[in-house]
Order: sequence, then structure tokens, then C-alpha cells
Amino acid sequence: MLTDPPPVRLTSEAWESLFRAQVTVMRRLRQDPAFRQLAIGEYDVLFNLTRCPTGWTRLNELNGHLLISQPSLSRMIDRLEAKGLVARRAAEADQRGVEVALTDEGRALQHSIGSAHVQRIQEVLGPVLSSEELEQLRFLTGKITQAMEQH
Amino acid sequence: MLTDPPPVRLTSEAWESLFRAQVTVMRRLRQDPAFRQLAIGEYDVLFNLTRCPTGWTRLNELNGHLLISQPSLSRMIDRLEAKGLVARRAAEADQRGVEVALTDEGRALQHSIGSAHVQRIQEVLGPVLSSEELEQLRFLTGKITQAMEQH
DNA sequence: GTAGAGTGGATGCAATTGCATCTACTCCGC
DNA sequence: GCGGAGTAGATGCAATTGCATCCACTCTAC
Repeated sequence: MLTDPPPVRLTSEAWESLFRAQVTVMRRLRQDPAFRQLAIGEYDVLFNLTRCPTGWTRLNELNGHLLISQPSLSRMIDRLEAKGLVARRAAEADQRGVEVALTDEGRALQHSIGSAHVQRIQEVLGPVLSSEELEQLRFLTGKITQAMEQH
Repeated sequence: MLTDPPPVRLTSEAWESLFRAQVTVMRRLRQDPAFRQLAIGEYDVLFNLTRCPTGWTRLNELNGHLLISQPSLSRMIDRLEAKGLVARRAAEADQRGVEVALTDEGRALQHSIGSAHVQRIQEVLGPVLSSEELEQLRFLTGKITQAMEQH
């Protein structure tokens, strides 16, 4: 069942507004002293690694959740590995592939930065939207991400 | 009148979801052939310049709408100027300041990329959310941006 | 007015990025 | 099982980034 597409103007305004909100909030969050230990992009990698049930994640899958290019991720993992925060190993199923996982140290650091980060988000966003509004926002943006991942 | 802050978990999940949606959509949009002419970050600068009623915008104000650092913007303007897309001039009121504006060529290019971009947004987002949902999304994210700009 | 703190933007430099390319491995058709 | 197309990730290299700093100008207090 197809419904009429929304007006182009509305769609682009909604996207523009979403984009701008992301930028303004990110500007704030990035200043958190917690991110003096690790750039926010590196933190995001660690965070994504916590989301994997088995612990080990294929590099190309991880790359699918990030905005950076494949070579950038490859080298970012180099750096995180050098810092002892993640570990690399060859994928079993596919000998071309590489899997990464958090080390204990990486997990600990993610936790520590993560909790400061969450607190900061609460300070920034908590006073702005009500619980119902946050739920709506989560619902709508979740729907978008889910649809994008379909193909 | 203060209301109870929402639960921390909800706030951070909503932010995480917003962030992830922005990333997944941006990944798609960035691939648009229209952005072979100009990186999306450079396009965003041109776009922001169209939003200024007088045409001329202070560099530091412009920087407030972007995620890049002040030196990065300074050099990005260098490049856009070299390409003939924007013009620089000293601010009248404050001799330290610099104002930038689109040239005719810059305006034309923004228009051309912009319309392809808008069309792509419609293709990507139009099928995913209804008009009411897009309006909700615009409302919620608008509220966030507005609150961030308060201080 | 003048000194000192503050602000706006530019620049040197090392680190990070993306693009193009490379190598190694897998998958498919025969 | 073999050869060619395709995929995963690494690497050379030029372009871009951010940090620290600098210079020029403004604003404030005296």
C-alpha cells in the first residue's frame, strides 16, 4: 500500500532541521572534558564495538555504521590497537576479513567516557524535550535508520 | 515552571538514535553525483550563506553553524574564494572581522547542487516518513536547535 | 589616552582524511 | 580445479583537519 509522498519542501526542511540539530548538539557534546582522552570519532568506534553481542566485529560491518571512509577506519583501528584499546584478528570464515574487539582496557575506557558523555547529554537535552517528545524523537529517527539499513 | 527531567536512559537513547539516523542518511546523500563538483562540507557553507538576509555574513557567525574548527573554515573560505564562489571583505563595524558572501557564480552553483540534493532527500526520506511524522520531526529538532542557540 | 585583557581571524605544523591503488583471498562459471 | 570478476582490507600520497600560536584590532578600567 503506497501513500502519497510528502511535499518535497517538507521533507527537505525536516532533514535540514535534523541535520542542524545534530550539528548544534554535537558542538556542545564534543567540548566535554571526557573527550580530551579520546576524540569523539574514536569513542564512537569503541561504542559501536560494545553493541556487538559476540564481541568481535568485522571491519566492513563496523565501517557501515560510521561516516569515515574505509582507509580511515583501517588506520583508526591501527591507532586504537597501538593504544591497546582494541584487538585485531583474522576472520575465521573469510581469510580476507579482519575482526576487531575491545580489550579490557578499551572496554573500561569506553565505560568511563560513556558515563560522562551520557550525563552531559542529559544536561544538554534533558531540559529541552519532555519524555514524550524524546520518545517521539527516538521513534522517528529509529524508523529512518531502520529503513536505511533495509538496502 | 520546571518539570521533572526525563530519565537519563531515554535522553541518551534518543540522542543516540538521532545521531545514528543522521549518519545513515548522510552516508546516502553524500554519494549523490551532485557532490562530485563540491564536497558536502563546502556545499553546506554555500547553503548557510544563502540563509543570510543581507548577503554578507561574519566569519565567526558562520562558523557557529558548522562543525569544523575556526582555522578550517578560514582555509575553506580561502579555497571557495579561489574558486570564485565566495567573496571576502573587511567588516565595517569591526576592523578585525571579515564578512563573506556568495558571488553570482557561487549562488548559481549552490542552486544547482541544492536542487539535486533536495530531490535526493525526497527519494531517501520521502518513502520513510509520512507528512505528519516529518512535521513532528521538524518540530522536535527545531526545538533542540533553538534551545542550543539560546546560550 | 593608555595598559591589559579579550576577540576575530590567519598561519605553521603535525596528525588525520579520502582517493586511488595494491594485494590477498573468495566466488562463480566452465 | 581453473581463470576472471568481485570483495576485504592495507598503503602511498596529496589534500584537509585541528591545535597552538600569532597578529591586529577592540573594549574596559584607570
